[in-house]
Amino acid sequence: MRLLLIHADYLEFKATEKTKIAEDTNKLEGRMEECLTVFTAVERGDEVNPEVIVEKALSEITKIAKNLKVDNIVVYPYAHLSSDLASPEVAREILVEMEERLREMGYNVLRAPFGWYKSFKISCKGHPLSELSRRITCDTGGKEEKDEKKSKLYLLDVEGERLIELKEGNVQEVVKDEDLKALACKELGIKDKEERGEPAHVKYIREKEICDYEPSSDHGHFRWYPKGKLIRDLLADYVYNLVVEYGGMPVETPVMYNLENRAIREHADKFGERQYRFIQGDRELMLRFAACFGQFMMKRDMYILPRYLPLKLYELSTYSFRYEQRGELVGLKRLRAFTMPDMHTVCLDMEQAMEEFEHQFWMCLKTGEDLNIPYSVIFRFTEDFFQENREWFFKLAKRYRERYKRDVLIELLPERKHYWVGKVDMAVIDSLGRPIENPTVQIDIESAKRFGIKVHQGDREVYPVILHCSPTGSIERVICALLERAYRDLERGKLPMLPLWLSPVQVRVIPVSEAHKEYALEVVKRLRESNIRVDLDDRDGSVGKKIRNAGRDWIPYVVVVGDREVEENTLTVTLREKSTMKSSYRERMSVEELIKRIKEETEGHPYRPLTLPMYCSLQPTFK
RNA sequence: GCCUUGGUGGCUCAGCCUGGUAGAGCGUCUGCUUGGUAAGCAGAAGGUCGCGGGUUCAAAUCCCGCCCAAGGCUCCA
Repeated sequence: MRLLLIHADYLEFKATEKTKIAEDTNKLEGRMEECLTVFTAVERGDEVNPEVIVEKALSEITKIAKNLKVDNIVVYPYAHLSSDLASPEVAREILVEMEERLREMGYNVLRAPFGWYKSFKISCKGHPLSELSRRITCDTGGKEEKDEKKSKLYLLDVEGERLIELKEGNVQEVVKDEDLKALACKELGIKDKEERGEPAHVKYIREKEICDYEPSSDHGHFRWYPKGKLIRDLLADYVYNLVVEYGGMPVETPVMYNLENRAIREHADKFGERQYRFIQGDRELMLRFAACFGQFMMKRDMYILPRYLPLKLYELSTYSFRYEQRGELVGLKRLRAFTMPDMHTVCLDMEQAMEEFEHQFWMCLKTGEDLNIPYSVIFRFTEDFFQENREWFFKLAKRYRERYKRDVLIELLPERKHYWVGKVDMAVIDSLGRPIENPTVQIDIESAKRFGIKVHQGDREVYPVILHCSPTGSIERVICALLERAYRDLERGKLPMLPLWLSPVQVRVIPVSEAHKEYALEVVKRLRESNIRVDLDDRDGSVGKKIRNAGRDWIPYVVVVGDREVEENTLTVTLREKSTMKSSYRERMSVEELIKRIKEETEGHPYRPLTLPMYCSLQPTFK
């Protein structure tokens, strides 16, 4: 519900003409002096719980009325405040209810008729509180009763092929793995009493000039600086290469969809309030919250044969939009616009789907290794699916344990409430011990039918099973995880840094004095020609200060060149990886050796050139 | 969205309780210094104290509303 409240000297209206939805009434004109006029639009979302809406609206209105010291209230239906209206019946009921309740509370109430064209005059008082707007939603802060059956959480005892149910009482002793324990506590809703500060990455994204909030956009939309843009693009390249090698076919689909399409409307409605919707011309549109829509529509139009399967389409959804609640937005962890690698795989049947699920499970885990961000794993299955495929699952879990030496959690849902019957989520634990949910694979048994995706098997048409997979989770969350892990390193006495292949500047060359600049420039050129991101600190200042600055920028290799190096034609290289806060680790080596070293270390990872001027003196400050 | 905390030069923060000429460090600029592994020296510039209203002779400071961020709640299909 949206309210526009105006403290007026007077309001008067006169109904002029009926609309199709006009209510029967003889109160066709009215006037009230010294009143609070409440222009009201009842919205679609309000139908979920009209009682709560009325309650909350009345509490707002009376609070304001008390503040303004008015006893006269006009309830005025005003559809134009919203583009997402409730049905006329519900809207009228709510307005009548508001009128009656206000009257019971002792206010003088005038209600303008619903569904009529009306002329009106209003005289707004114009003081600071004379014009206010409010938005009311059904959200009661989680107090409403959910009569859904609760799911149960287990730790998988691989040896005994046994599930150990986890409860608030036993989780501390049963789960040995600290990261997994953090995930289990989150799942069980156990809160630790400790006061938590701001997550480390929120500070880092600005300090390292990666990205920042864009105040001129909506909340949770970011601007990306050259260093951050580079990291994003490299991560995008990384997933692209990974997925294409795996057999995914890259596509690109629109970011917005027309809600007149039945399948899209159904899929979108399931997502509830958390989406961007708007009206443009005569169409109701929505912004995608994942790449499902475009890929499903593409698949619907394909003539799919069994031999194409499993058929994988991949897209980097730049962007996915989710209208998260205001207070839920946190740095790069929760956004309203984010970039998600999204792959959908058409599988002939459940057997093929499970086989693919396994492959994609391993692929997701590999990204954790490549990025050096270890994942904690939780499977989620419906009870039925789990019982039918118990053996398969235990085999998979056993192999995971052999490889990663870690346990897994499993959640069993008494009945299917989403489009999937099984999924796996992988989370990185941040510097404060909170999970960042990243990669996922889901087995979808609902969407093929809804979107009309068919496989032509002989003379039969069958609805396939579809897997959803994001091999890394959103790019923003990957960056979040990398920064959070960097902070954890710092807490454990290591210097924080990004993996070499993702470091915006890989090498910084520092000449000791003006006289060594030429030699330094030569070194920079050699490195550049070898596709290494290198810059030259040609600013004024001591060597000590430049070293410090390079450290602040988390530069993995810092090269100092002075008389000694020029004479011997070598470099003195400080390796961040092996240095600590107290002592820096240095090695003498030739340019060739440095190049070889970096090439070996970045092998198999994407490369993009430096996104900043080569001279530090020319690099602008963004923050 | 709700509750809590915060918003002061580009950055980090003090001042606010108890109203009376807006401070420090870093960064920037200028000059000196030409250097060897985490801040060389000196000087200068730089602020609508988040925004709007109110109280007051006087507001960064007190009051109200709003905006923005973080923490918590809820949520993450």
